[in-house]
Amino acid sequence: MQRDTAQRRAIRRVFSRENRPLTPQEVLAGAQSTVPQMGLATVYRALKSLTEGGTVMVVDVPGEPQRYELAGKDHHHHFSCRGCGRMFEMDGCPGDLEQLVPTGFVMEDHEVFIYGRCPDCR
Amino acid sequence: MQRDTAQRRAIRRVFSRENRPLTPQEVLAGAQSTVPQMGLATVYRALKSLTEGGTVMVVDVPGEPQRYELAGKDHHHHFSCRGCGRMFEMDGCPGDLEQLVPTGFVMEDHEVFIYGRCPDCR
DNA sequence: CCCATAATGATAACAAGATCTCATTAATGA
DNA sequence: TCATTAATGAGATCTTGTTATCATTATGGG
Repeated sequence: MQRDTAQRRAIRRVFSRENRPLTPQEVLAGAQSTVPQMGLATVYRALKSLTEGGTVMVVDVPGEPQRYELAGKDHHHHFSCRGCGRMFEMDGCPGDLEQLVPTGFVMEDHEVFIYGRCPDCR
Repeated sequence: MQRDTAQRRAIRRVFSRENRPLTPQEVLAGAQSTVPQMGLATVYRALKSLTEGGTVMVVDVPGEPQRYELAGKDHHHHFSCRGCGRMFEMDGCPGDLEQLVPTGFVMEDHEVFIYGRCPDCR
């Protein structure tokens, strides 16, 4: 059976506290404020089981390692801050993307990334 | 000085023939139809000098290696085919992305990726 | 046509991110 | 409380993409 360890509690806590897509390194750094000696392998193991269990989802980002965010949210997109490198969630959707799709192509999905400065880095 | 070799001619030719963002592997495969014994290192060297010379640009894609496309085009976005894995260019822009940006954030740039099926893979 | 040297091809070396190994620790059912 | 065994931490290992090495080839100015 799955055991409830201090490490996994700390990792789950980081996700609900931050509520944005996190890299494994960010998860580690956040969780180490509770369990200072935590190792990166523990983070990867937890991310794997959280992903398989449907608690978190993978977010693929252009030119960066994968991030992970809490699953079950409404459709949304992401904002990447060029100051601190953090990624944030943005509610909503531009809609009307069908106009971009050339004749003969079929759209199944889309992603939007906005780059700029977060409030802390302006 | 820079020499004009059969390999570099073939690589430049692949870009104008395909007119879409290519991975180094795709560039190699395309160029090998002209210069069959071409090596991957030659492709990377050519991509580096073409990028530095402003002829091609890097395209960062979510969850994939970098691609390269001809520079100097109008603002556009990309379509990724789930059938063949090729990436295509789409003219235009959804506009009105400012509405997505939460208060306090400053937008500097954006990227849109559409996923689906290309005409060949429908 | 020559020759200096830029470019090439094959492969080794690197880099970064992710996974595996294994001895040790600790959560949980009995 | 105890014993089983899942989970952990540290670091080795693997993977994928990219760059470096080096002997050989071949471009292009003189």
